[in-house]
Amino acid sequence: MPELPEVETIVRQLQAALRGRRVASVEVLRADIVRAAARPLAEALPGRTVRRVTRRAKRILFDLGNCTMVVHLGMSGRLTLCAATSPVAPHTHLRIRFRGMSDELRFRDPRRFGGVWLLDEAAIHDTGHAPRLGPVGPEPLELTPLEFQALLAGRRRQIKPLLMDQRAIAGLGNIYVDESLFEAGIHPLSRAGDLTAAQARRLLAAIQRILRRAIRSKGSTLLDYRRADGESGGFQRLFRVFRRTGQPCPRCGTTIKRLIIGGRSSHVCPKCQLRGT
DNA sequence: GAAAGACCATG
DNA sequence: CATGGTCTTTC
Repeated sequence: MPELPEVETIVRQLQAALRGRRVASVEVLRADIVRAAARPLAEALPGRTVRRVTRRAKRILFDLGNCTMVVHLGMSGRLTLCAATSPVAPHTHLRIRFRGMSDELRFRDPRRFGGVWLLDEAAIHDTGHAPRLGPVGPEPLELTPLEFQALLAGRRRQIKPLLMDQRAIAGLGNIYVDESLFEAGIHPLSRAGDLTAAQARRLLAAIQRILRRAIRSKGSTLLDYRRADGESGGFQRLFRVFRRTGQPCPRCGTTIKRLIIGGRSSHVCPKCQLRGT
């Protein structure tokens, strides 16, 4: 369940460690985690230099000059740097070694909802062609209140599924949507277009505040997520509603309820998050 | 256009 | 049986 803050944490660590590094060798242990590639990874990567590591939505982008390697962690994916000599855990699908570096980059994903793509210049600008790498909406940390209001206006959709729709807005998942809606005092089933301008402003402010806070805590570790250095995140200690069903609301003491929305569990304070019309 | 269900794979 | 994202099906 890595969402924007988890991916951002990994990206910052990898950027610091790998920028300017030249790929020495690549070992693909499971070929089908590479979802789309002009040429096999093991052929294309050696000799290329990592110009920078960036994030777009929940995707990790390695700029390699003439091509870009994209990694999506899915729900159980891990991208870590560890000693090349350390034991290789089960479900490790990819190992990349760099020149002059004893650590190697490993991609591990037991459930294999994630994947790796290698895009050439043309494909980078047209990710619609790569399966499962379609277009995504704007970055929530870059949105202005007016843009956010425009995004909600006229939508009859429920606010929670809309916020989780990567085409509408990028990078949010179950954890941070539940936390943001609580913070803004908005019920997840409210219709997006019914939110007042004040509510929309409050919601965007909550989203941005929570994302920044979570990035500062280096993400949330429930089960699978690990930082690039292998450590756990810390934001799970700051959850106010997520996975706190039956516990008292930190604001009013009312028991937090769990409901299923769009097949996903949602956590709500029935008193603080009143449902709009 | 929106919502619900299937699907993927694993522990 | 949950999980996130995508694809398909049904209003």
